Amino acid sequence: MTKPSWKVKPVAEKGARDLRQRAEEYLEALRKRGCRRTEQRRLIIETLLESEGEHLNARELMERVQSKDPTIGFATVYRTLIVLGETGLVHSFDQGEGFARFDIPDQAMHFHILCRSCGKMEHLADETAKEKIIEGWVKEAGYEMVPQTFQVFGLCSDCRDKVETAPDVSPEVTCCGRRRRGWTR
Amino acid sequence: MTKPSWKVKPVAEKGARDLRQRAEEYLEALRKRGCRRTEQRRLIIETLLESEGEHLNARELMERVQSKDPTIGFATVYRTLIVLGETGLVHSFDQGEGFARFDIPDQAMHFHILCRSCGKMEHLADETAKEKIIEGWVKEAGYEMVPQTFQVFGLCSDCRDKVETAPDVSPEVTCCGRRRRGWTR
DNA sequence: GTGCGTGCAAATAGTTTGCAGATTG
DNA sequence: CAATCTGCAAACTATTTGCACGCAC
Repeated sequence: MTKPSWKVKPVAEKGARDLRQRAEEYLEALRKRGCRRTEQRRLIIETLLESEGEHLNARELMERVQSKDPTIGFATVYRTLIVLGETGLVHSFDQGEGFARFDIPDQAMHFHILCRSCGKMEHLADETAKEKIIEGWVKEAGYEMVPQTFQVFGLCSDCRDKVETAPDVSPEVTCCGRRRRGWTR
Repeated sequence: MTKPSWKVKPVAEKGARDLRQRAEEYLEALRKRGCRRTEQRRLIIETLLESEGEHLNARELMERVQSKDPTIGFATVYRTLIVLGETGLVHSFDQGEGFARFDIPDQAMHFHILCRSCGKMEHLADETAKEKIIEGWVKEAGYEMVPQTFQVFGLCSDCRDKVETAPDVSPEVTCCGRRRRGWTR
């Protein structure tokens, strides 16, 4: 909500070294799981870190990675996402689009609310407080919390109004101009 | 948790009329959205009602539907699920399997906790109380609550132990014998 | 009768996999 | 040197769509 526009790319020059540094930490975590340290993985991790909060999908991620090294292919990106996911370094989720988006959580988990009608997505307020509550539920069930992005569906105010006045909107019509696949997962 | 075994099919004879009755209500809701009342849709809705709580996927649903009318095809099942979803009568979600499962929520919202390592799924306790909390968050964000299944990921006690003793489990090995796609959504 | 709904089969799209060669430890 | 990774292309699978016909309204 405080984000001025989507697709901001805050590649602060001063952050470039940090980036390399942080990528190293991720590579180190992978190495502990028996993975090798490759240039491709480093590039993919750096790109994920650069685009933190943008929730890229596999194709978008690959395009950015390819802008740095055009030889990197789909398979490598997917395979890297899989090991990162298994190590808990990347979380993936489906915003009801029918494909996965990826998040490299810095420290806090994210809380998304999505409009079931138009697909618009926002973050809930006080994500940390809410995370604590959810963590309680997880422990209560005897599970250990893992990094993730929570998603809740609702009807945004725009769509609610439209439903009230016209309950039989054509399935193609969305209130916010975004497309939607057959159903919202 | 009180469910004795999965794949129970409580088609109580006394419930048969209820079923027809309830299916009618769903058809009526669809009609209000401008959809026509067809025999196929009635069959699909009845089958969904019968399998409440089983979280069938599209193929499983289709197989049950086809056991009543073998001429019904995939496309019809999918298309019916889409209109039901748009009308809020069916909720779909991905348990990290890479495909959708469907739920016809009676009244209460469901809360699933899934083990990120083995894919095991359980319901959280006190779903009604938790629903209230989530509903508060949804309203706080200016959205209207819609029926849904809320999913949280964690590590079950079995998998946690295994991770502690062997952090580098082969990706193929799972603690509960269930397969898992590349990553957990 | 008009137009939505259906069944079929073919098309899409996201993701996974087999393989031969390159790279890492 | 052996094992893991990579890039490519082909395979897979879930889901969607075009089309001709049938049925609901």
